[in-house]
Amino acid sequence: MNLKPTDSELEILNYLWSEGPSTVRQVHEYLATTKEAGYTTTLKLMQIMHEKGLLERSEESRSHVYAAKVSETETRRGLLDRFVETAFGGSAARLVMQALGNHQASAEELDEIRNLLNNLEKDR
Amino acid sequence: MNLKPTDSELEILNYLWSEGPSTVRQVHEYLATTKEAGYTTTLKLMQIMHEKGLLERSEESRSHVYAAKVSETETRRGLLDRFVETAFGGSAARLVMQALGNHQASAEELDEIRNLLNNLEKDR
DNA sequence: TTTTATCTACGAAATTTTTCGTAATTAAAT
DNA sequence: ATTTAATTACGAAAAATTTCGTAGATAAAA
Repeated sequence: MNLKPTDSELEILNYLWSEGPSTVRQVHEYLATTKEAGYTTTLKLMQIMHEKGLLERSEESRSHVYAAKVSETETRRGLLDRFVETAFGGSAARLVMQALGNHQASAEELDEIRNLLNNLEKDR
Repeated sequence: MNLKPTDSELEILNYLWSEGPSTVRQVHEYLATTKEAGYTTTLKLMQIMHEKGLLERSEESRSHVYAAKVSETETRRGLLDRFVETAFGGSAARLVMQALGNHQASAEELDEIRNLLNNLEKDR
């Protein structure tokens, strides 16, 4: 499937991935903490996402309940591939290094990454 | 400076970063290998980027020569920050791991990354 | 010199994404 | 029972991005 959600769509997906199936109201409340936008804007976005197959919904109750229909990791992989390509000229290593340089990561996370590195070298 | 080049703009920046100051013609020839678009489209894009301050240009010769005015690393940092935020919910570690999992990296690159990890833990 | 090709500037069309207003419906509150 | 509030559907406006056509200028070729 050709997945490339827009930025707005991604905000919604992030919420649904972490909070599970939710109503437009819930999503909107959350988005409202960050940005200014009317309720119908969020509604419309989610309806479009539903048409596109990004979300599924239950119409049991009057307030429809939406859930992400695309997987978190699949979607992120697609986004990452594109991003590595367009923003880092295809070099994942460059991206990784800049990411580690810019951002804070906990000791545990660093350990995890180190393990991953070891496995990658082993499988070579 | 508030840098968030669009995807098309990024393609052009990538070229200029790697090839140095170039004419619209050169950039266009390159882009044409990838996608369909008329010459004036590329021209217009670069003119807009010039207005925005993303590019500078010399008008010495009839064919203007454009160069990136924003730095590669600065721009990439900005893009990466935003990307970590929107696509990976703020977790750089998650991004790093997925990037390493998805993409091929050479042994040398893996070593570089390992060194970086060591330094990060030392400075903690 | 005349013609042909190339380039810039510019406006505007086309496309994509985001935003909102309105009407109709349903549920809840009074 | 009536009113008030919340919800969906829908169209369309607004904004941002991308694309292109045309006119005018300059250089190169014939």
